[in-house]
Amino acid sequence: MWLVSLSRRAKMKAGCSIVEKPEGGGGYQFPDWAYKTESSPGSRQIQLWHFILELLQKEEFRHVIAWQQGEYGEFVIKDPDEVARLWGRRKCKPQMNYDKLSRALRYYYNKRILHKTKGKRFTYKFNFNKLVMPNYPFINIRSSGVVPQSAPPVPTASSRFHFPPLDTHSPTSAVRPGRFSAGSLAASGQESASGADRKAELPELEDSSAADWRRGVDLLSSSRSAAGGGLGHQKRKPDIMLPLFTRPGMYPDPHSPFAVSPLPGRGGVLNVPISPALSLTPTIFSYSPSPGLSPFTSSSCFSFNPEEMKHYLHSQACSVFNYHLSPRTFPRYPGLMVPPLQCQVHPEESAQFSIKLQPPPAGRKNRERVESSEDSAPITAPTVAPVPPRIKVEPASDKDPESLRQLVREEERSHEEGTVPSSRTTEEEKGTIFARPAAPVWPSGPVSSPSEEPLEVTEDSEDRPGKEPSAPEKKEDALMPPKLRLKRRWNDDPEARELSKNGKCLWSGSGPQGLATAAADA
DNA sequence: GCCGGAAGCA
DNA sequence: TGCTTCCGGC
Repeated sequence: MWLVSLSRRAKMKAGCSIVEKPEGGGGYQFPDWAYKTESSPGSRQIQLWHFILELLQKEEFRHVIAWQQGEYGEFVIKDPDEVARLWGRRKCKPQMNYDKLSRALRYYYNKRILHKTKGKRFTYKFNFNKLVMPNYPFINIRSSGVVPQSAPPVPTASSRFHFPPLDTHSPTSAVRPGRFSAGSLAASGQESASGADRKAELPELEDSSAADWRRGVDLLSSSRSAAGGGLGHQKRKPDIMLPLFTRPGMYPDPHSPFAVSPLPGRGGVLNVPISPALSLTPTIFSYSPSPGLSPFTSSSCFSFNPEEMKHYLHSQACSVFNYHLSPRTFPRYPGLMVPPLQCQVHPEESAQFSIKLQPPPAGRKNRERVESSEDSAPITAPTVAPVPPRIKVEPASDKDPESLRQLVREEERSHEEGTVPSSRTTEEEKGTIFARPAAPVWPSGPVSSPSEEPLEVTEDSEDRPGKEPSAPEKKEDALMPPKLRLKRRWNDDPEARELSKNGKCLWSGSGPQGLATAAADA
């Protein structure tokens, strides 16, 4: 089978690998790319995060490293020395120790592959956004249900994966560089934690996935009448679809971010249980961000309709909300509204999978400022809809005038719909800006007021959106033509001016429902 | 324990 | 590029 042969290759490449990948059952908690050194273009050796996943995936190392209960993607290194030793053996570095290993792990902070769980010793957390999205842009999901807010936009148990052509003889070609490869994870890793990082943290999502989505949607809008067939301009067509992880119960660890769904999958072509949260509540959307591989351009697995897209967008919103991802991870599509879906988690689910919102990894300097407020107000996400998470706002690059237009467009849209206009926050520190978007609106069920919930304090209390904004002004704002509003803001808001001057992003959210709004003006 | 700069290596 | 090694600082 494909994954077996790949893992063999991976092992061969790993050189002095001592950690064998279980080849028959034994708790596959991760898709195979996680174990492939090939998925790290530019790096012929296994990467540490691969290795960590590898250990996490194995029962026999559970006493050494294991998923943290109740926290998706969070893991605890129970025996740091042992982990270091294993890593050292894998890398043929007998001098390896936890200090060095942890240094390597810390390099992942900037790359946003990992972040540290503060206050917990030896505890780290994978960044789904970085790990999953770039590795699954080729995913096409089709199932039914609701996207839980606690899940990143990853496939569910009832997902169908559509793979690009694989040259089984060429490991490198099996993985498309910069797409679902670790390289895309690391693509942003060159930048420092400060301004440059902001620039880089999104490209693989915004430029690759989301942009592809946009293109796909555009494509779709123009060719939908063609019934999804025969789009001539695809870059690449998914010639084959490979079944992966088709065995039920392959992801037995409920704390693995890729744990198996307790729900029966639909048994599509490819059942890929990845996110426990998602899989608990199957999704309805088709998901295939890559135009070359996507249903938009492929007749073989075309499956898309605006409704599904809405669901997808909403799920994105939920992910952004819960994973404090950059709002720009949320794709924007002209003319597509994200309806107030049930971004809601089953009570049990929310209890079981409470996601603690954490700020994106901040540089030391940032943290110094951040921590004091943050630590004092921990928060659990799924049940606290009204509390908007801190969202890192990307700097509006000069090369992206579209951002501003988008802002205007979305303001217009929200204006038209009478929703609270999106705005932005002005957390500014060496290029790091965090904005707090309005929380997604849960249409059903009572929503506790933000004041009832422990508010996660942001870096700057003064720009807490939704926190007692000047009501009259807001109303006035809403009635004002968006462009005028923009202008007014420009004139009135020195902070915003400053932001713009520094090239910071004024992100305006994406949907009228919640996630959309980055922050309300003070 | 954790952080991140710096230099070096493959 | 992705660490590894070292280290000063918190």
